[in-house]
Amino acid sequence: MTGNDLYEELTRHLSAVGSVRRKLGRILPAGCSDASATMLAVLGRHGAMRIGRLTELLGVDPSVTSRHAAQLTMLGWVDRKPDPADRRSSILRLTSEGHAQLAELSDRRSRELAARLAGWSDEDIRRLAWLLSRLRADFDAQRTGQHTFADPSEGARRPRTPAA
Amino acid sequence: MTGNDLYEELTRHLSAVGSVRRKLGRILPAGCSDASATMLAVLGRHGAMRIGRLTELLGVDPSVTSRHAAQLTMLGWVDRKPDPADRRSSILRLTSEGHAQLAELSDRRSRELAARLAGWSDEDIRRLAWLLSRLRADFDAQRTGQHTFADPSEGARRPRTPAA
DNA sequence: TATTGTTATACTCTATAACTATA
DNA sequence: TATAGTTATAGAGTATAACAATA
Repeated sequence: MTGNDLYEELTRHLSAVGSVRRKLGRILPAGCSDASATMLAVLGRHGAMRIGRLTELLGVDPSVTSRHAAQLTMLGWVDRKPDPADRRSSILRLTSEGHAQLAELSDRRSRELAARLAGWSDEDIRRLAWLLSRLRADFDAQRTGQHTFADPSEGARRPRTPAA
Repeated sequence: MTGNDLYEELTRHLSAVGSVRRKLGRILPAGCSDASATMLAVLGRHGAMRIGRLTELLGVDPSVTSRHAAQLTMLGWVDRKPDPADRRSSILRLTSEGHAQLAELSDRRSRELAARLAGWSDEDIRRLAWLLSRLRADFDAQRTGQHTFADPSEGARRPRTPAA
């Protein structure tokens, strides 16, 4: 059962991330929930998109995305226009107010993180971000079955920059 | 504003950890909540302790620890005996049923993680666990004020093995 | 018939505030 | 008076299921 302790330790530290996230959440501007902040960040990073794409990127149920998107729209931070390619859907895009809110968020977070991570090198931060993105990518990948070994026809399929 | 993008990326990936944790939570045995699993793991790793210590380790409000500890006690997985040093408090300890439950949890998680992290080296896993523990430690540290620079009297106070 | 998204509902986790018992 | 822990309550975030509109 080699690696059991390794997994146990990783799981414990992953659980503890919640504490960090809650502390980061306390610096949010009034009226901006944690979920709103996350959604603004994704739209800011990846640009306009449909609910379905946002759902994938957030890793939640579509019903959750739908509710939060409605919230952001009501706040005037996100604009929806019909998707010409599929009338069941619409395109979400940050408004100028949304961009402003995101900028305010980023400023606050930068100040907080600069203080908290004073002892971290840029390389440390990049490494952590990279490992987390890889973790997320490996959990998003469909389990292809119960076989233990990878398909031999796929030599180096490990993504080098997952979800950049 | 150097490092802003670095921070933005880190924050986004930290948010995405929730998705990973929820997927790991789906393999829990019936009757064992995610919070229960976390508490069992901490008690298994650090041994018997009081509510206060558990509260620190979990990084939540004492009221939360109290409620979940009551739950685990009711399930028979944790035993409470009076703290001889302070009658306001009591000592929490895993019962044999608690140990068994924790073992079952660890087995399930090991299988899941072994499948998900097939492409990871032990070193990758250790590095991620280490960076997360350091992140947590730096967020737990009391902000000593608004000064930007560390107290010169403290040479190398960066913990080398935070919350091991 | 399948897919995209929405709504109603319920559940988990957490924080705040008020409280009890002991230090 | 201060501290350890408990309980009541409220709020945020998410999932499930049923549904509407369109592909």
